[in-house]
Order: sequence, then structure tokens, then C-alpha cells
Amino acid sequence: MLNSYSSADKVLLAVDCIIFGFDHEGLKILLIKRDFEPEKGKWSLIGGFLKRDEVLDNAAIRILNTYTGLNDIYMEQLYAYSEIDRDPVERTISVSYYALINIENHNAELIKNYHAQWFSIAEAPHLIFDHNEMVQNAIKRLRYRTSIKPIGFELLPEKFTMRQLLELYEAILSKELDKRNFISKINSLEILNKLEEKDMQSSRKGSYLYTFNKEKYEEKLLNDFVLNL
Amino acid sequence: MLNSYSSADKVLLAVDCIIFGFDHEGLKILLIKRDFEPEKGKWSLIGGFLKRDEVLDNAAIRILNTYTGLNDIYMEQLYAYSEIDRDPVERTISVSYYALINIENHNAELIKNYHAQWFSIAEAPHLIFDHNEMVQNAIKRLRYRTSIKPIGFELLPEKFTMRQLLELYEAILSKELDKRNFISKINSLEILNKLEEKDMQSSRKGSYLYTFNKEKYEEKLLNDFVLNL
DNA sequence: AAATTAAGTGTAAAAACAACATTAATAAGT
DNA sequence: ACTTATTAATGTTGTTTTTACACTTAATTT
Repeated sequence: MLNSYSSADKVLLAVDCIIFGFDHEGLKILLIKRDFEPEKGKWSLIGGFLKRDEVLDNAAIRILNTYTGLNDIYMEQLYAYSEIDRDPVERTISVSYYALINIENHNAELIKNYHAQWFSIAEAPHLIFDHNEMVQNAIKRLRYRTSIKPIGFELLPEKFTMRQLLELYEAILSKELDKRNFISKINSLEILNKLEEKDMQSSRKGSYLYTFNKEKYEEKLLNDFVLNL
Repeated sequence: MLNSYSSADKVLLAVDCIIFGFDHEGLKILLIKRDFEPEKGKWSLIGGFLKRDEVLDNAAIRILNTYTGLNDIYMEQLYAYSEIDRDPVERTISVSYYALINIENHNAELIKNYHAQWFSIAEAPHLIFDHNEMVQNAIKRLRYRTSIKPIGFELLPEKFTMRQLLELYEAILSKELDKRNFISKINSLEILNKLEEKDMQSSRKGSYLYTFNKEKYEEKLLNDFVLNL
């Protein structure tokens, strides 16, 4: 019985994570100052190497945890980048993953201890290797995702206002949306619970708070829909 | 200067190609009888290993050519599969690619000499490893692609009838489409040239032949649209 | 001449979408 | 206490898009 494909070349396989967050300032990504050569000290996506006995999905989870302390983040695979010299040290193919997380829930302190930092999408620094390209592709995918799956559960605080949800969508799509049309389209998805409670921060009148209806939200995650905003 | 990431594990990286074709019988995929162990003699996607100095896209092209003689086929990357034991011989991560080709143009003889064979999607045999899963995901992607890019140039003969185009879409989407609505939606894309010439095979009256308007078609390939069929 | 076959063509009703402005609730200021 | 300022909440209408649907035409075969 065969136990190796002896003639084939082996390569390093890396994983890079594009972590999106959202707060009152807008859409952000989480970056780290690279702590090893080459390009040590430059800004980079959160990345690392796949281990021999590890599935890519798990490598992404492990690597994210190593550099940020973040746990239980569901990431989705995007694309494998394989340009010969993308990493100048050694031939490395990198598989990108992306996720959406809530900045506030995920403890800024923790992230900071690990030297990770949030950057507004627009103001993010130049990144090493082909990481800027990875980010651009991830944004594209995130926009597409927005049109077929609900979004926000991972990004907003538990209770949020319609305005916050609207601003999230506007940030992702980077375009203005009509408030009234937005509300009726979102409502037609039936994934929100309107609370009695109001948020009094934002205005004198106060605005109603909402939560996601977890069951319906997850059902919509499985069964794609079409949402034109 | 660093010249290796010495502690990281290297793995085999494979590429598997899902080649879709279309003829009067419907949508098909191209498979080969595997010519090496393990699973020698079983049906498989067209696959092989990435070489050290090769980009994934090129590996896909080379591998497809090796097993089928096919040339100049544009393939698109889909997904990296990394289950630990997906290949029982040795840890192998496989990146899937897919393409659409015209069965008739691409010489059945040639393919046959290489022991590749077309199978109707519905009647395809059980495949080795996780190849069936790869095919399912590719079909899903193909359906999505259909809604944002024109399709058919790669799959149909140069001159074709509206019915053939309709049947192609029906095969990909696996649902019936309304003939009149289909025609007006396709016409609104303005990618077809209607010829004077008629095809007299299919009916007594004969049906007009069309060609794709290459410039417009390629423009639409770049600038996605929305097509609801 | 009649029958058969697939091709070709248009309309009307329903649904979805886009654009738009006023009133309501409350806190702050006088 | 009244006025002012601020943001929230809400619904309608015209337009566009989508869907559903059936008859006539051209040519061959019988």
C-alpha cells in the first residue's frame, strides 16, 4: 500500500484572517504589527501557518486566537493566493478567511494586549505582501453576502437601534440608503424583535431598541434570500 | 536575512478541475479513470499536484492539459479542501477549479485518447475522496455565476438557436424557464447577434441561428449584472 | 389538401421598487 | 410655562420589473 506521493513538491500553507468589526465610527478591520521577519514591525493581516494535522478552518481559528485572544469566531474561507514570490522568504500559499465580529463585545483590552489594532477601512495602513488585495476581495465578498444573508448579529451590540443597523449596511455597501425603504425591507425579513425599551442617547425623542430573533436569523443564514437595498 | 520559516509544516497541495460541458443531452462533467494508486481505476476529477514554482491557476491549466489535451481553458478557483484524511495516502490539501467548455469543439477523440470521459451530471459515477462534494459546490457556483455573468459562449457551438441557449440555462439551473420571458431577458442583455440563417434540423419552420457578440459578451463578463430568470 | 411540428410573438395583471415630507416625542433654553 | 430644537417614526404614489399566459406562422409530411 502506497504511503506517499514521493515525487510531488510540498509547500508551506498559510492562513490569513480578515476580521471585520463595526462601531460608531464605521466599518473596521483588525490588524497586527508583524512580530517576526521579514517585514517585522509592519502592519499585516492576522496570519500563520497550517499545521500538519489541522484542517484549514481550525488553523484560522487557532491563528486568530493566538494573535488576538479571540475565541469562537466563525470564519468563512475565501480564496487561495499563490503568486510565487508573494512571500519573499519562502514559497507560501495563503488561504484567506474572513469574519465579522462585534468590536465592543470582544474586549478591546484583550486585543490590545495582543498588539492587534482596529483600523477604519478607509484609513488602514499599507499591508505586507498581498494583504491589501486580500482585504479588497474580502470587502467585495462581504458586500455580496449582505445581499443574500442577514448581517449584524455578529457586528452590533445585543440591543441596537434601526439607525445603527442602517449605518452598518451603509458602511458595508458604502452608499447611502433611504431610511424608510431600508426599514421596510429589513422588516420584511422578519428577523428583528422590537423592544419596548428606547435608547435615549441619540435623541430627545428616543429610538426603539431591537434585538435579533436568533431562530429566524439562523434560518435565514441557511436559506439564502435576495435583498436589494 | 531569513530564508526559511523552518518550524512550519509543509504539505502537498493538489488541484482538482471540474470541467462542465453541454450538448444536446444536457449538462455534463469530464471525469477520468484514475491511473495511479490509491483508488486506481476509479472515477475521479482531473487532478494533480502543484509544483514548487507554479501558481495555482497554472497548475490547473497544466493538469487539465495533461489528462485531456485541452488547451486555453480559463478556469476559476473555487475552494480549498483540507480534511485531514481526504486523501488516505498523505496529507493533501486540494484547491478546486472549474471551467465551462464546449464539448463538440473540444474534440471528443482527443479527450478519449487521454481516457477522459463525459458524464451527465445526473448519471455521474461515485467519485473518489471528496470529489462529489467538490462537484456539488461547483454546480452551486455555476448557478450563481449564471445570474451575474453571461454564459454560453464557452459551452455552445458558434451558431446556436434560442432553444439551445434556453436549454443550457435550464440544465444549469435545473428548472424550467418560460420561453418568452427568457428570450426577452436575454435580448435585453444585448449580447446576441441574430443571423439571417436558420437551423432546419429542429423543426419544419426552422429556427434562427444566433452568435454571441464577442465584444459585448466580454464587456458583460467584466461588469457583472443581475439576471433573474 | 390536411395534419403535424416547433418557432415566433405581445399583453395585462401583479409585484417590487424608488422617491418623497410630515408629524411625534422629548429635552433644553428662555 | 412656553418655545425651540432635535431626531424618530411613519405611508403613499407613480414607475419599473416581473410573471403568467395562448395563438399564429412557416414549412414538411401524409
